Amino acid sequence: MTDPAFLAPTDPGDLGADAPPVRHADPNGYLGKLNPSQREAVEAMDGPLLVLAGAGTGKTRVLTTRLAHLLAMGKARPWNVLCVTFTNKAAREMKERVAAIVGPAAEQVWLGTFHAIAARILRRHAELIGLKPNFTILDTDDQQRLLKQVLQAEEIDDKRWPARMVMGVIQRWKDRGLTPDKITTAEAGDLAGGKLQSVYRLYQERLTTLNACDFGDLLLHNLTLFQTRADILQQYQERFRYVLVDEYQDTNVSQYLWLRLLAQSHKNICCVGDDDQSIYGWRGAEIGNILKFDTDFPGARTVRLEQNYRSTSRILDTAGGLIAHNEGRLGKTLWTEGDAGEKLTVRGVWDGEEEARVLCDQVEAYQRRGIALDEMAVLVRAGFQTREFEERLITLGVPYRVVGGARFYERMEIRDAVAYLRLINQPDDDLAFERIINKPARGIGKTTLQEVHHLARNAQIPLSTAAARLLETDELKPAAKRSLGAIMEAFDRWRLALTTEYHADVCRMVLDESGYTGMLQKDKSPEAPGRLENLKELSSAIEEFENLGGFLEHISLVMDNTDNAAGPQISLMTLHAAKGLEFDLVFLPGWEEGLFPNQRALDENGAAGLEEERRLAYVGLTRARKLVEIFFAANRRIHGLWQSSIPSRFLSELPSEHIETISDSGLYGSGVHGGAYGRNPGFGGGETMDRAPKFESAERMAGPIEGRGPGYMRRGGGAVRTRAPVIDGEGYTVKRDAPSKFAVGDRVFHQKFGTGTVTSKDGDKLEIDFDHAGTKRVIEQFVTET
DNA sequence: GCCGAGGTTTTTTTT
DNA sequence: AAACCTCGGC
Repeated sequence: MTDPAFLAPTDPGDLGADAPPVRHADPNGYLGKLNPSQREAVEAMDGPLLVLAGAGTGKTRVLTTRLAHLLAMGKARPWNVLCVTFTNKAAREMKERVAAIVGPAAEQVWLGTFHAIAARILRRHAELIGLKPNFTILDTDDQQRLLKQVLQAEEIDDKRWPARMVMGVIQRWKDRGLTPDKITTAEAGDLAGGKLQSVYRLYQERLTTLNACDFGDLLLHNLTLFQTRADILQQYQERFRYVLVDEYQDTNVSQYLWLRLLAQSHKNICCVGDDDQSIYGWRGAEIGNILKFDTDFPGARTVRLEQNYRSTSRILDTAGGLIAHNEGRLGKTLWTEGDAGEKLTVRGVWDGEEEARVLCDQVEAYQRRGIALDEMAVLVRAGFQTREFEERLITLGVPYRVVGGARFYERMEIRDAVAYLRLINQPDDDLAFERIINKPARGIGKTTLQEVHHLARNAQIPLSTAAARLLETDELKPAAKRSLGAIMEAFDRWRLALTTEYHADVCRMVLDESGYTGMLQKDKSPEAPGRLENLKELSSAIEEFENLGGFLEHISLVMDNTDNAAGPQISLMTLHAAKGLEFDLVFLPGWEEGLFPNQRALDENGAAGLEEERRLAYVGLTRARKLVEIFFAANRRIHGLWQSSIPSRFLSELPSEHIETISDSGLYGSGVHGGAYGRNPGFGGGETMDRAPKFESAERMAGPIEGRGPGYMRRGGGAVRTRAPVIDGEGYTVKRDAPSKFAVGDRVFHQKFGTGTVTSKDGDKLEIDFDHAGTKRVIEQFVTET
């Protein structure tokens, strides 16, 4: 898992100059299993190639076969191929499938997620961008905590600029390959009074101090590395004779730049993707990358995969009819040799509750017709929508699982345990230090921590170092000193143990000796046993890794959801989470204006936002093999408020010949298919609204798009802006200390001990005879002249 | 250090 | 409506 290509004895580790043996065979007959376009995509080995692979057209097969083919034809040695994906799942799947064709050689291909590969490269050259090779990769939570500190220090109003939001801004900058120095005034402009540029810079400085980076940095630092060290870039350019990219439509600018640099020498880059399935624009994906592939890579060839092996022709035609409403697409028409299949259904219901009831009735009905629960999925626009279905499914006793949601490594106890390990691995990791230094409670309170922080900040040293230095003085109260000393000693002991003992045992030792396990054992809350279970799972997960560093890398980059399904279950998930999956039967509830297309997407991104929503609908439809059931409700309670809703405009964009409109109650949707949905505010305007009060109806009808709830109203323009003190570039990192301000015999003042006289001195540690507190050893940052 | 009141927020999510 | 966060009081 950790860098097989670099460790492999067969890897020359050089420019990859040894000529691979040339072969011309098709030993496993894998080419014969391809259709003509697929085969074309596999056999066009040299030069830039864009494979436009529609949903269900055998994209992964092409990618893996192509990779295998390159090796089999002797075009490249395994370590000369770079193959990047977005998710670990995709990487794993590809690895398996390539291994099935070419055997163990697959292990030596540089195959992984963008982030994992970038991290691998970065670790080898970390010093060049100011990091140590054991740098920590921070998770979202730590990123935000760190940023919060910077924002606080910069005295930025956190009501107006919450860390979440600023993090988003910085991430988007990183997605675009922009380092702090590249943020123009125009760019940072009005954001928090133009202060975000310096916030960004300070955040980056803090990361470097912590010997850490965030996800975006992995790519960004790679870019900096390549741009400043042509020799290193060249090494990798020579190495990667062939570059393969999965889900190209999801790449952001910085990933694009990274790919372009790496592929520049050999120009053998093959990108596979589908512009119609680009649904991650909101997190920086740049659909333009795929749209302008042939200008970015001159001489590029494009192969379209349009034969679909998944869905009925009705489903394909419906999806195709919908997506045709988008402009600015490369254009593709999916077809199948298979049957037309059944019509898709669109069903209007009274409200969310009825939607859940009817949908789940359908689940049971289809179950009786012989469709397994495993083959059904409910795909929603937003996570909260699953709740009503969950409740109903529980009532009916239908087993279900919600895909997505909290990941294993995001759980509190896992993060705590990992923080211990991180601190052992990397003592400079202040965020880990803060997280666990007093967890479980061991008498290191706010005051003690403040002292540690104070010293760390003034002397610009990590918290661990600051703590160690404080312990050499009498600065702390005896009790605090004892506690802090004990845990610091424990860390030294654990670090030492790691050099001699088995790392998994050390992990158990740490959890045990730190009192963390004990804390959970004493905890009698209902979650505690589960948490202990998780910790056990963690300790055994470590066993699969060579060393602690490898494990930590896995945790931060690779760790997936562990779903241990027991028996067949229906899947509930968001449309985003459904990309890449397929089911016989797909339910698509909540097709209403405001919900889907999502109002916020429209507000924030206008026409582009609408197109992305439409692609999301397209993704949803194309998940289905045989059957699709779409729902919309006339009334829905959102955030506690009843709203009467209008059917999604997407409904009117579905070709009516493939749609059967069903209205159980007879009140809704009577024969209004094909254009009427999007324009019929009369929907749900029924008179007898005993269940759903109609207070918002008028407003909604007047302006379904503009008519937003009060929550969306802009706060008064006359912003209450707390006066932001002008802070110059240095920010909160107080200037480095003057060499030494004090000499023996000086009179000094100390916050806690009062006035006294310096009696001796060792570096910045003073021994002071206090007038009332006796003799103490104190660090000079804590005293002032009198 | 913990609990409760009160206020706020509420798309999508990988790494 | 509900979950989440923060702050203040014990």
